[in-house]
Parts: sequence; structure tokens; C-alpha cells
Amino acid sequence: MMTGTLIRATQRENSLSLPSVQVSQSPEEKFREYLASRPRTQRFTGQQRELVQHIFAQHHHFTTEQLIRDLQSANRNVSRATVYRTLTKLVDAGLLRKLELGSDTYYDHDYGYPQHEHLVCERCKRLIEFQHPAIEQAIREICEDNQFHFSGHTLIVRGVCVECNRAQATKRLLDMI
Amino acid sequence: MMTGTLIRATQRENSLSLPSVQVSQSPEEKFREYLASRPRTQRFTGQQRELVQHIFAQHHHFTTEQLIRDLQSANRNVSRATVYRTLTKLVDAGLLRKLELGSDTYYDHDYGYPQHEHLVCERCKRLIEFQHPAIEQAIREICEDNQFHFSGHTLIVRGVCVECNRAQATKRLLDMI
DNA sequence: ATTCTTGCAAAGCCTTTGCAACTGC
DNA sequence: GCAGTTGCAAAGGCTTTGCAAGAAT
Repeated sequence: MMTGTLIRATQRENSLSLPSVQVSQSPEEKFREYLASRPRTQRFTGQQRELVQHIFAQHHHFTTEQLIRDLQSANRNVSRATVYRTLTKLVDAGLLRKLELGSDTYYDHDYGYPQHEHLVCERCKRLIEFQHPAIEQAIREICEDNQFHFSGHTLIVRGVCVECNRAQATKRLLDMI
Repeated sequence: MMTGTLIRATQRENSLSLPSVQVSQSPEEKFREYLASRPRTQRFTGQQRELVQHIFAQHHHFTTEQLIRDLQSANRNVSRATVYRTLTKLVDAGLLRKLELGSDTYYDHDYGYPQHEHLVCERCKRLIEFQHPAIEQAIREICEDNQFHFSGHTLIVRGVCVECNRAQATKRLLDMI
């Protein structure tokens, strides 16, 4: 499985995130609140704490597989089944967003991080985040027109990033010699 | 020969509302062209013809499972493996578009039908198609800003449709009595 | 005649689940 | 102590694949 790199739109390499968003609760607090609010109160366990801490230690996209690998090398012992079960809860709690890209499923911070869309490079798998007010506006209009009760959206733009484009152009030139 | 024929979207239970697009080749012709253009020329088989005819007989979204069921009741004999193999080729040829909605994968006509986005009702699973120029414009801008070579996009808006909303509201009223 | 495609069943992959032991509250 | 959670391994659901037979060109 290819790992997507993350860069911020309109900035050069190495910028890992859009400006974060002010939140009044830590992810852990928000999660506990969610668990407590369930019809049948759910419990906050040690494994769940490990996961939340690990996941929110830094902002980046990840697959379940990557997460499990990371946890192992960090000697945090959480079983595969628990990782799956907890990710589901975190999405439900509004802490994570699920991103399906082709055959891979990524998770993306949805709390303390601004709403954004993604450009996905089909060659290097890099993810570029961007925001565009017109898109959210358009979606609001459409929902209103259709009396559709909006709950969320996913926009993925596929293509080839600058670097891969350049590499390709260079290769074409070399081929001509 | 279907040159210049207008292929109409048939209205079915899934409320499809967009006007069809004029195309100069029939889906079958376009597919044969694609097959012939491959590095190692591929063959157009009887099973593939069955599939293309069946799929383009009317415009609607379908899952692999639905398609296989439909083919069986229509006594068109195409094996499951061949359906999967052919769908991949049809997507590659630009005849179909793959739509991943949660755990289900749908296929949607991408030839003879206008580019559009989807509202997905989380309760009844209905798909509502829509077009919005601002969205395409915004995507163009973003790609330009990032020198990103666009090849396609997917926008899915999740929520609850009018009917399900009404049903829910009615239920709430009844519950109060 | 050659090379690609089909059908079958087996294998793969990712995710979910049944169950006994365990743990938060 | 009760009810929810964990870990394990087994089961699921969907998709892909190896291979021998069949079909397209």
C-alpha cells in the first residue's frame, strides 16, 4: 500500500497542515463526552486513550494498517480488532473523518482542524489539502434546493501534481535525445 | 451504427433528472475503439457485448451484485469473474464511472451522460444527481493554483432526503400522541 | 495458429464478529 | 457486580487470480 504524503495547498514542501482551529476541549475530552452521551453509556478504556493520544499527537492522514504498524513500533499494545472498533467510534464522535481513495481507506482529523478538500496525485499518491468557499456555498445551495438535510460531504480531485508532471516532462525530453 | 443518435436517460425509481448528452459513437463502438488502442490489442467478445448492451440499455446506477442478478434474470450468461473484469475495462475506457459510497461500490454512466455530482440519502440510499457550475469552476481554479494536472473528481454529499425527513417528522408527531 | 478471454473455484484482502477473560464505573 | 471492552482466531463479504478450455482475429 502506498502512503500519501500531505502538503498544504499553495505552500511548498514540508508544510504539514492548514492552520489548526481553536477548540475548547481536547480530543480525549470530546471523545469521553461522546461515549457518555450514548444511549447505553460506553466506557473509556486504556486502549482507547492510547489510540486517541497517538492519533492526535500530530496531524496527518493514515490508514488502519499504518496506524497498527506505528502503534507496534511505539510499543503501544492495542489489538487489530480494537483499532478497528475504536476508529469507528472516533468517526462517529466527530473526531476523525474517513476518506476512501480508490482501494485505500484513510483517516483524517476532523476535530481541531478546518474542513478541507483533497487533491490526490495519481502517481505519487500525495495528498494536497485545500479550502474553497465557493464549494461549500454551492453545496449549501444544492441542499436547500432539494430540501436535503446535509450532514457531510467528500470531494476528491484526482490528477497529477506539479512534481510528477515535471518529472514526466523531463523524461520526455531525455527520451528525445 | 448509432452516429449522432441522442441517447436518452430513462427515468426509473431512482429519480434521475439530467438530460442526456449527444455522442457520436455508441458505447459499443467507443469500447471497441478503446480495446483496439491498447498496447496489446484486446478482443471484443460476446460476453462483453452482452454487458455493454445491458448496461447502456438505460441510465441508472448499479452495483456489481445488482448487475449480476439482472443478467441472470435476463438469461444473459456472463460469469461473475467476467463481469468484474469487464467493468474494470469499461471504467478504463471512460464508459463508466466508479462511485464508492460507504461500503457499496456503484457504477454510473460516464459516456452519453453529463458530468454531475451526487446527493446520497443516508436513510433510503437514494441517489440524487445534480450539477453546479460553481463547483467545476472552483476545482479548475484550485488545480491552476497548484499547477495540478486535473483528471477527474468525485463529490458526494451525504444527508437525508426530503421524503425521509418528512417520514421522520411524521413519526415524531405520532410518537407524541 | 496464436493470443486473449472465460469460467470455475480457490485464494486474497480487509474488516467484522463470537466468545471467554477482563476492566471501567 | 454489572455491563461494556478486549484479544484471539475464525468467519464474512467482496474482489482477484491461476489454470485449462474456449473464442477472436
